[in-house]
Formats: sequence, C-alpha cells, structure tokens
Amino acid sequence: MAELPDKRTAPVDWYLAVVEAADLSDKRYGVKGMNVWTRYGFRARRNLDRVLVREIEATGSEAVEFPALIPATEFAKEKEYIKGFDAQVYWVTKGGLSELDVPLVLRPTSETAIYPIFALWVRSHQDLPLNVYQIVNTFRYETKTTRPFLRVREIHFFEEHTCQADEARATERVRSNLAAFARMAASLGLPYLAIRRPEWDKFAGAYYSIAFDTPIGGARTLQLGSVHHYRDNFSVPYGITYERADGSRTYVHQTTFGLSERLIGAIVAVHGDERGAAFPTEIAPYEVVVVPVPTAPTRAALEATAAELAARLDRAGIRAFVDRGDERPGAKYFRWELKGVPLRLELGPREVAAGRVTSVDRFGRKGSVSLAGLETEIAERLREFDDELGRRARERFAASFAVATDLAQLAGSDRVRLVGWCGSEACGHAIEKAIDGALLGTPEGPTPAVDGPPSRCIACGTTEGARWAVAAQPV
RNA sequence: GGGACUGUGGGGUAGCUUGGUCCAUCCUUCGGGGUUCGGGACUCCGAGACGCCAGUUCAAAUCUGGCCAGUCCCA
Repeated sequence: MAELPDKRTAPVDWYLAVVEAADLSDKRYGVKGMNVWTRYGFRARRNLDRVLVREIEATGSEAVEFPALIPATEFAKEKEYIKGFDAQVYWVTKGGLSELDVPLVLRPTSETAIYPIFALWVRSHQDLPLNVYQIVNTFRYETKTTRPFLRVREIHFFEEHTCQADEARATERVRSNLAAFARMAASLGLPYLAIRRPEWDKFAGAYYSIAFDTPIGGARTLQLGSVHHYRDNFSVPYGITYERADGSRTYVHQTTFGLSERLIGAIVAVHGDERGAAFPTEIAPYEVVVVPVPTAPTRAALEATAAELAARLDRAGIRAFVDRGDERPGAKYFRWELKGVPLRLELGPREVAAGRVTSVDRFGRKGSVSLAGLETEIAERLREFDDELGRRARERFAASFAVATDLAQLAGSDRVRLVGWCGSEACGHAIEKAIDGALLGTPEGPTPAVDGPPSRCIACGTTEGARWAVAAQPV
C-alpha cells in the first residue's frame, strides 16, 4: 500500500487518499458528487444514524418520511428560500414521454415538501409541539468541486422539522437541539463551536441560524450541521395555523435541525492522522479486529479460537471481525490502522498458552487481556480509546484558535481567528476579505482562547458593542 | 456566466512538444502456484488501459475539430 500524503502540508490529498484507501466510499460512479457507499463505509453510516436517532428521539421527536419530489408550485411559496435554493435544484420536467404541466423539484431540503402537510396536521394547540425528523437523501446541484462526504450532490440528510406554539417555545426547541447535538458530538469525539451565523449567511428563510463548526487544520473549518429558528416565516406562506384554547387562531413558529454524512467526513478529517482514519467506537464499522498470528502448525486452531473470541464479543454487543486473510500479520496491522479500527487483538501461540490476548489500540497502546474476562476488559479498553481520541481532539481544538487584533493578521493565517466585531455587514465583509474566507458569526457559548469581551471592532475600530466573532476558511 | 487546463489497465503514472523505435512504461492492485507468517514477505506464472465520434496521414496515445467528463481560477 502506498504512503499517504502528508496531512499537514496536503490536507485535501490526504483526506481523499484516506477515504479511498480505507474503502469508505467509491467515487467512480459516473455522476459528479454522487458516490457509492461501500460495505465498510455504509457500516459507519448506519452506526452514525443510530446515534442521531437515539439522541433526537430522546428529545421527543418521531420519525416520518416525506416524498422526494415537490411540485414547483409548493416549492416557490417562500421567497427567501427560493432565492437561496433555485440555483441548485434538480428538476423533473418529464413523466415518461410527456412534459409535466407542473414540473417537480427533487428536494434540496424538505421544508416545501413537509409544510403543506403540516398545515393539515396542525389544527389545535393540542397538536403542538409537533416534532418530527426524517433521514432521507436530498439533492443539490453543486457547482463547486465535490468531495466524498464533505460536499456531495446526493446528500444523506438528517432533518428535524418542528412546529411550536410561539417564538419562545421555538427558542426552547433550538436549545434542546443544541443540547442534543452536544450529545451526538460527544459520541463522535468531535469538539466544535456553536456559532450564530451573521444575517447574510443564515439559512434561506430563517429568522436566525446557529451552525456547528469544527477546525480541521490551519484556518480551515468544517460545518457539521445547523439549527434554525424560522419564526413564522414559513408558516405564513404555508398556512400552518392552530386554534388556541380561547378560540383565537395564530401561526406556529418553526425550527429545523440538519445534519449529514459530513459528520463521517469530519471524523476522518478531525481524528485521522499519518496512519489513516480513526473511528470513535460508536461509529466504527468494526470496533475490534482479531488478527491471528499463526505458525503453520497452529493456524487452524488459532483461527478457531479467534472466531470464538469474535463471537463472544458480538454477543456482548461489540462489533468484531476476524481477519483470516493470507497476508502476514504486519500487513494486516497497517490496513486496519488505515481503516481506523479502534482496537486490534493479536492472537498467537504465546497468547493462547497464557490464556490471554494482546490488545493494541489505534494509537499503538498495547495491553494484555485475559480470555476469561474478555468482554468486560475489551469494553474497558474501548472506553479508554474513546477517552484518548476525545482528549487528542480537544487538545488540537484548543490549539486551533488565536485572537487577531488587526486585519493584516488575518491574511494567510494558520489558525481560526477570533476577532472583535461591531456587528455591521460592511465590517463583516471586510473581515471575510482579509482572511479570504468567511465570518462564521458569534459563538453561542463561551469563546475559546479569550478572556472578557473584545475592546473594539477589528475592521472599523468602534468600541461600542464589539463582540467576539469567528473568522475562518470554511471548506 | 467568463477563462485556463486535464482525460492512458481497478488506483497512480511514463510516453504526447518533434506521428513510426508502443501488439504502450513503471509502481500498485487483482487471479493462480510455491516458500513463508510476532509490524508493510519473497518468488514464479497470469489478467488488465490510450474518454467518445469524426478528420488528416502510408502510419495517430501523439496532430485537427466536435462532443462528453473532470479540475482549477475569475465573476
């Protein structure tokens, strides 16, 4: 297997090489931005979905599924939304041989598919809150370069859509989503900042947008997902109203929460290193791989023992795989490290004689596990691995930010920059130009690497109302 | 929307300027045999490509045109 490009000096080449070498995605399908999920990559995706479902359902959301095609007439009802999306939708204009009277849009996101039906579902205050999510594929005609998982045209999309009685309750739902994402990200070992987007960069049609961003080296960041408060911006054009207890009628306030397979790309980009990918155990296609280290006479017995170990782990809910391939053990070690498996078990004659098995985690930390206590000891090792994975990620996260006090410091920056900002759009664009990227917005929680508020706006120097904002190069 | 560039086995490439020495190079991958097996084994045999369509020419991976696909830059 060839050497990987250097992650520091050639991050994009490194990322593409890891995705390919780890066999997470096959990009040879003949449509730009539409890639094939391999067996290995799909396992990761299924595990990711399981975490998302678990956490969102814990907040009282239920699964639904709406159709992929949307009549043009419904699609066009909210004018900001249309402006934001009409340049990147796929159209279905023919049915068989005939032109359709009403062309159909292949959903770029599902507001316009769902809200006409919400208008039918919501009638009384007793129908609220309405919290539903779906995990479906959405389609966007991306014109920029596409990258597996990070920028695709067929998106594996998680989207929650809710209706609340009023603005305050919608705000509460946003808070609840932020907390749910915090739990999801913890499962993935991904540190991030929740950042309120500036006016000019909020979701089309939103009252405000809060996005989750994580640094991935240099000044570059990756958006992991977003939560939006729509107020009644959609419920008015779509007529989603309810009757209060006193008989009066009013519009609902809505929120959405969106995530995608980008999270898998983020796991690769954030946790990966010179050896390849590194999966947190919740998402790992296999949590444990057993590698027999045979000599000719012990081969059959060792493979049988390895299969038993894997079966025991599977029964204990730990996804395990026995690598019986014809390669030498060392070649297998390299491959499974590249593929990001958290824990490897080496089983040779020495281990069998001692009633133990050697464990080596993705970071190369060795241990010895007794066969008798296999399940509990492995579970413990996996916990230790996740702790270490998270610790390393947080360490890099903390080192990713630096304050800039002058626009000149933004050019060619090797960190994500925290800047004082007065809140004006003109200054925002000046900052974006200086860093050749974007002003992501203002952090929702505490801002890392700073103490107290900024003294002034980095662009205009105003001291009045200056607050911390994040400037970066989003990928 | 404007411009530049690129397209060679499954992946990565050499060859293209100056047409012939190319039934296309090397690495990797894949299939089979043998010797091996505690950190990327070795060896033997085998498989696999010039984006598509036209044109020029005695002769095209190489030149020309169109198309398709992709990449990058600018708006």
